[in-house]
Amino acid sequence: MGKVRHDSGSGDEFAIDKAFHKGPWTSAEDQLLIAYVDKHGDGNWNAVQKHSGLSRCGKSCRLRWVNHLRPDLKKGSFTDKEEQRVIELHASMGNKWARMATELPGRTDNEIKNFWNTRVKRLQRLGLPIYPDEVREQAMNAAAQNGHNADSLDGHHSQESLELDCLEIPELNFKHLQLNGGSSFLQSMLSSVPTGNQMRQNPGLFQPNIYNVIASPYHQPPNRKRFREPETAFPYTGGYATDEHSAQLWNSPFVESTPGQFNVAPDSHFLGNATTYSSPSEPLIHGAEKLELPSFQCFDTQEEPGDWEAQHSNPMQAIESDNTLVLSSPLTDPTPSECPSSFCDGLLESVVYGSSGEKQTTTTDPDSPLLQSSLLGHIDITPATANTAGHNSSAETDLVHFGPTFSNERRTSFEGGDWIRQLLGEDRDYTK
DNA sequence: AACTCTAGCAACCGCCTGTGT
DNA sequence: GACACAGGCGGTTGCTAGAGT
Repeated sequence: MGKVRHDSGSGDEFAIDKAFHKGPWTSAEDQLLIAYVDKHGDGNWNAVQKHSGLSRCGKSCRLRWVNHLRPDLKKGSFTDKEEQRVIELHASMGNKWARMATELPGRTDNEIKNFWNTRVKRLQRLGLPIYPDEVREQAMNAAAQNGHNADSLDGHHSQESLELDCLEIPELNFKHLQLNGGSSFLQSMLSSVPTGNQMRQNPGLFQPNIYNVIASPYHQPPNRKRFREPETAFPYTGGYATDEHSAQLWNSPFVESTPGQFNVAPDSHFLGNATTYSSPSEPLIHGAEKLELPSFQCFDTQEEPGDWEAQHSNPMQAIESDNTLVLSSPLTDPTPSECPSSFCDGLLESVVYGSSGEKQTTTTDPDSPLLQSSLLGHIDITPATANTAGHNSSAETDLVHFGPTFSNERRTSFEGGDWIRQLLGEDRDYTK
């Protein structure tokens, strides 16, 4: 408070003749704004200053109203259901906070964004696992049955035809894809993730040492160009590689170093879920009570922190990192009955389904990190960073990367279409 | 008790799109 | 079509409270 800047109040240009307050809002300012909106309605935010006497720029007023003063806002922590919904939505649409907010009544984009970022940070630190071994095994089996050769996904093909300038993004046509229960996939995914209590009670179950692929909203390439809604750019290639085709990626020799040793570094990126999700057999805790994660910062991961790199040396590592998928460890041992979803069955298609216009529980589009990772199979494996458990602060990010690397610039023609078709094992036209 | 670290949150910034002229 | 403006969006920053040492 008390900060003052010069702001024209229109757009993002700043003028020198008008000074607006910045910083936290006072209750008096809130009352002025509320009174203004009561009288004039929301919108025309730049007129607020004129009519209300507020020394705030229009954008600031709008933000304050939208994020805090709107009467329909929910206050308090996210409920379990909301958290789950956020994860679902993020899996399907990426960092489209505003869109996600439309799916979560009473929650603002800013709130969701903060929630997500905080959660991801926390999970990164914890290195929590997501997918059970069964999933990986099934994926590998499926890959073997399909006879797909990892060569098609490794260096030559993908690197040459897809990386290209590594600066552009394919436009894909998913109209033929069918969804196979993306939401239920997430449900099962979540069900496989331990609750905080589970982890407390059975830390050994959750040692981060497997092959689960986790989305990361971070590690976006620098200088990434932001695109708006119609863009089907790949904001990042994080996501869940979940179906049998994308799972082939997991089977890549580049990914699989020493089985069981793909430990997740404490700072690795993933969409972990040591949060509040319970298995379907466990009742969710509803209400605003927020289950806090236990502090696992001293978690015994059966691995000396400083040994991460040594244990994960991989000739294919240290290639590139603009997005991150993390291989992590088994959690629980879900039986098929506990995993009724399409978790291992046509998941990619289920992810993509939404783009066909038949909206499911989860809005899905080609932006989906889920889809992106499925298609691109871009896996980074990151060691701990400096501030975590004594890891070498100078350690570069190690990663395993297969498949194409894209930046955020849109590519008008995608030479990787064949690659994707091969990946999907079909002759569908995913390019445009 | 003092200090440090971290999570959570509010707010800002810059870029973008849509609309009107 | 060019321009200006209003508003929206996503990323980032900075502050604060609480936990940990």
